[in-house]
Formats: sequence, structure tokens, C-alpha cells
Amino acid sequence: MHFANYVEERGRPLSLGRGEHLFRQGDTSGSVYVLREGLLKAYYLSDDGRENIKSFIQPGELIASLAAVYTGEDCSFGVVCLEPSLIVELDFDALLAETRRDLVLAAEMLEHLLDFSMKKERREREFLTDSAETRYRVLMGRSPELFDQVTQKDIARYLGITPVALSRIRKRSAES
Amino acid sequence: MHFANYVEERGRPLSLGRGEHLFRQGDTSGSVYVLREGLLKAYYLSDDGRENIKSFIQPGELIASLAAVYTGEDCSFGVVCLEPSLIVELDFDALLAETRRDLVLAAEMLEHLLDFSMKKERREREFLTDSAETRYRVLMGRSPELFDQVTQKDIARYLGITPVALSRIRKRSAES
DNA sequence: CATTGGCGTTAACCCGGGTTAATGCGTCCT
DNA sequence: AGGACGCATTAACCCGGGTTAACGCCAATG
Repeated sequence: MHFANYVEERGRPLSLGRGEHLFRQGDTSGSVYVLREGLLKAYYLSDDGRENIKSFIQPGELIASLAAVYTGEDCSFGVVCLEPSLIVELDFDALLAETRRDLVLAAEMLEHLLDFSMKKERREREFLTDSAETRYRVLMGRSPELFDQVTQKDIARYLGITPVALSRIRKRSAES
Repeated sequence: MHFANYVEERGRPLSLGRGEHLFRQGDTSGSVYVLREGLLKAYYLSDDGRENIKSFIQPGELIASLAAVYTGEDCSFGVVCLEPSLIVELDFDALLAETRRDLVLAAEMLEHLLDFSMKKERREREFLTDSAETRYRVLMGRSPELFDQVTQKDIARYLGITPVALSRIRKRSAES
């Protein structure tokens, strides 16, 4: 069975309004979510209340706390809705069990994971090798839509800097 | 078939001495490598010659440039041997083809990829939320062996800072 | 044995980003 | 309309890490 069909058959549709949470950091969760429409934000909350953004989730993408669904830990991050969203919820254990019976599904899950891994590798690389300013320019080039969809504050927290620092970077690049 | 058996049957053994490369940044590569024994270092080289370390590979771990083997791009990083190593080389396309026929192998590949993804997520998170000093302390707690195996320079480049900065951090934590 | 070269440490100086705070601007609420 | 709130900008100050360079040490090499 193809993943799309599996989602169709076994998924539970969900609809979230701006500001509502799909799950929160510290929750337990056994679900994987597919975003159909809207926009989500995955973020870490540190002890002192600071927010760092792990990723923005666009329609068509999957989101789950791997540590939570796969090893049973608490969610290491939360997911909140930035724009009214349509989401489909899947039970991870059932999905994993199905991949053990279905070659087509297993192959597609492998593809998804490979894509996911490559994205994570790219982001890891950017943090390791690029300055904040470079990361900003790369992001602008790759996902200009983001700048219309989310606040500059969230962009900054995604880049790993403060809103103040991002404002300075923008000023610098506007001048040059 | 189990992955271990597949490696046994289809893998080509390789042996590398200190300083030899498994592959270099910019190479094309269609292989996945399993480290049997020894120690490898995966690193990015920036235009100005600066080296940033993506990861150290310990016995039992897999290494490949996903972008290279999966999408056919050039390797975005290189892998060099830090200690005399025994390695087994696998053809990625053949492995992927086999997972499309073999449920057991597919399931095991999924597990490997899930583990890999979780590692990448953790490192991404550390860069996003922790200071260099915290990253150093976490690494010391998690992998103390590393400090005997590799130079302080390489540890620093893995943490995303310069050797000078790491030396200062160590001095600070020794004083306190 | 002397030389070379890489590593770790330390110091001095610089710079980018963090912090705090003030200001101005929209948006939402009543 | 009037407040209240959050966001973006800007300034002033601080601090951690980058850069450069000097020094001592050790291992490899002639």
C-alpha cells in the first residue's frame, strides 16, 4: 500500500486554529502528523523560557517527535499552529507494524526518512560552518515565502539568533 | 535477510591507514561504508581551507554521504582515517534495491535511519539551544573516550569553535 | 643529535551577537 | 476613541569567541 492511501484509510483528521498546540514539549506522544494545509512551528523551550525554533512545517510535510514515538521519551519540542491548519494524525506503532508487512509502504517510509535525514544534515552543516548572516542569506534564497508567513522574531529564533541581531543583519545588508 | 548477513555476503572489505581517505569532499560516491574497527572523521572543508568536523565514526557505525548516494550529488564532506581501520564497502543502489524485496532488511534499514535521524536532531538541537561551553560539557559526559582518541583541535572543530576557544573553555572549567 | 612541524596554551585585540531599554508602529479589544 | 499588547528598530554596553602571534612541548625525520 502507498503511504498516501494508508493516510487516507487510517488517518484521523484534525483541524487547528492559530495558536493551538498539536503537542507540547514534555508531552508523551505516539502519533505522527501529516500537514495538509496551513503552517506549523516546532520549537524548543529552554528552562529560562527562551524559545528556539526547530523548524517550520509546510503542507505536505510530516512532523513527529522521533524520540517520543520511537523510544517512548517525552517530546523534546512542541508544535504550535501559526495558520489555521488541516492535519491528519497517524498512530506510529501501527504505521511501523504495517511497514513490517508491506514492502511498498516500507520503501516509501525509507524515502521519507532519507529526505528527512538529508534536511537535518544540511541544517547541521549550516550551523557548523556558516555565520548567522550567511544562514540568513541562504534562508532568504531558499524559502522567501517564509518572510511573508512568519514574524521576524520567529525567523531569528530559527536562525539561532535574537530578533535584535536579525534586525541588525537586515540593516547591514540593506545598506551594502 | 538481516543487514549483518547482507554485509557479510555483499560487502567488500577495505583497510585504511592513518591519514588515508575513504572519500573526499567533491567526489562522487555510490557507496555506504560500515566501520568494523578503527576510527574515522567526517569533515567539511570551506573555501578558505577551514575544517569543520561533522562527526567521528566509531566501530559499528555506518557512514555515507546521503546526498551523494541518494541524489547523485557530489559528496558534501570528506572522510579520513584517524586510526588504522577495517571497513566494509556496500553499493548503495544494490542495498536499496534489496530493501525493496526483503521486508526484514527494509525494517532494519528503517531502524538504522531512525537512529541516525535522532542523532542528527540531537546535534541540531545542541547547536540551536546550547552555548559552546555547554556543548563541550555535554560531549565530555556523553563520549569521554573521544578525548583520548582525537586531538583537542578536532574536538574544537566538532563543537563549532576554534582550538583557542576550546582551550579557554577548558581553563575556565578547570578553575571553577 | 639537531631540525622541523604540529599541537596546546596564553595573551592582546577585535567583532558579532546578547542584553536591556527606549521608541514608534500596527492590531486587536472594549 | 482609547488602551493594551506585541513586533521591529535602534542605541549603549557587555561578553564570548575569532584572530594573530608568541612560546613550550613533543614526536617524527634528517
